[in-house]
Parts: sequence; structure tokens; C-alpha cells
Amino acid sequence: MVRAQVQPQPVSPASAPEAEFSSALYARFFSGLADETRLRIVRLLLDGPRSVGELVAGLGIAQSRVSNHLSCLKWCGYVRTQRSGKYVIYELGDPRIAEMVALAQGVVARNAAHIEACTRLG
Amino acid sequence: MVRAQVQPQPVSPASAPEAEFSSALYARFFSGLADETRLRIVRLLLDGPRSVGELVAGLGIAQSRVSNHLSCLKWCGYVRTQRSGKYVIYELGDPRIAEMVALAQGVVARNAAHIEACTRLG
DNA sequence: CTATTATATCAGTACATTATGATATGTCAA
DNA sequence: TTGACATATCATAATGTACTGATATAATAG
Repeated sequence: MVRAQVQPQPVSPASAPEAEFSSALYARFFSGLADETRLRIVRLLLDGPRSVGELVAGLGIAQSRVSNHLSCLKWCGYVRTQRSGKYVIYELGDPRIAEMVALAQGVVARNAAHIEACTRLG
Repeated sequence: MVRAQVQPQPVSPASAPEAEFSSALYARFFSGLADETRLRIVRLLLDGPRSVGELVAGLGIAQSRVSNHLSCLKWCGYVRTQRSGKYVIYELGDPRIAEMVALAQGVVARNAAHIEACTRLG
């Protein structure tokens, strides 16, 4: 990730025709949560909107790294932004994100040992 | 992915202590769905249990490739297996998987254009 | 306008994941 | 047994993604 050449652009509302299921699209979407840093960001945002600086502080990693991941999350619709003076405030883009994380929590809890031992991913 | 050296092993039931949230673990879990092939497999299994051969036929890709992805999905708890003679039958490992996919559907539909245009993932 | 702080972008490199093809293992039927 | 089919594993090559550090853009204060 993190090869940002283009900026996320606002998409005209309701432009998506109830998406006939494209696995490639969904895979890309889930990739948004398939990274530890991005997941930590989403977790922080579950508690409410945060500026980039607050996220950088909360995560304890380089600003450019955070910014790149935020950009990625924005593309996928996980977050949206709003400028406030010289700050940019990020917040979750959809209430269903929280639900997805909650559901995952149940499945992960049931399989934590397995997942931990997995030799392929992450 | 697909560097299988070890076999998924059964985990003692209820061995996970309601998981204090580990982002690394969750990221790994979501990685399970962050691949087009694996998502196609999950979709096929939404319709019911399938043998490996049926999945290979349905996907139209190499058997070893399917097998590797299945192994991956098994680690993460997305699927479970059951041998039936010389066949191995795969089925979804948890009803919450279907819910997660359904939720994602809503968010993706809302952001399809964005995600499609994303230059980083997938 | 200039300096300062906040955020975003990018090239290069390091690293991780995926696909392929060959081969191994398991099951059954004859 | 042996042969045939079903599934799993693995090494290697190809590809994709993440991190770093430098720099660019944006907004504000002085």
C-alpha cells in the first residue's frame, strides 16, 4: 500500500447501482481492514472524530505513514474528512463499519488461537 | 499467502478469553477476505457446502491454488471441513461470516466508484 | 510576506503475499 | 497390491504492499 499518486475524489451520492457483487471490489474493500495500522486507526475513530495529529500521537508512528493509511481508508469509504482550520478531522464514514468490527470480534474470539498460529497472513 | 508448512489444528473450544482487542490479530483475520479468490470461495460457500473439486470447477482455477486458499480460510475460521470418502467438504465456519459480507455489501455499494478508482489496493 | 504548524505526496527500498508447476498424501475400487 | 482420482504441500518466480525520509501543499499567526 501507500503508493498514493491520485487524490480520493468525492463520489456523486447514490451513484452506485446496488452493486452486483464483484469479488475483486469486495476484496479491495476488505483490504482496508487487513492491515494492523489501519485497524488501529479505525479503532481510535470508533471513539469519535480525530485530527491527523491526534492519530499520529495515538499511534506513535510517522506522520506520513498515518497520512498514507488514512488516504487508503478514505478511498474505501471507511472514513471521511472535514477540514477545521489547519486541522483535518477524520471520522468513520459509515455506522456499519462498527458493526462489521463487532461481528469480526465474535468470530476472532472463537478462533484466536488458530489465527495466531497462522503461518501465512500478517 | 500460500506458504503452507503446517496444518491447521483444532483449537480447544472456548479457549479464547473474550479477546482483548489485538489489532494485529484482527488485521490477519480480515486479510482472509482481502483476496478476490478467497472472497469468491466464501461466496460459493454461502450457497452451501462444497467439495474442493466443486470449488475448483466453480472458480475455474488451478486445484493447488484453490487448496492453498482454502487452507488459509480455514486458519482464520472462515471455513471448516469434513471428509466424506475421498472428498473433503468445505462449509462456512460461522454464521457471522454471512452477516459480515452483507454489511460490507452496503458500504461497498455506497462507495463503489471510489473503491474502483483506488490506486493502491487490489 | 514570512515563519510555523499541519497534512499530503512521492520515489525508492524492503518486505510479504500470490501464482505456478511438480510432487506428495490420502481414499477407494478392482 | 495397483491404478485412478481427490486433495494438500512446497519451492521458486512473479507480483503487490508497506515503510522511510525528503519534500510539497495548506492554513494560520505575527
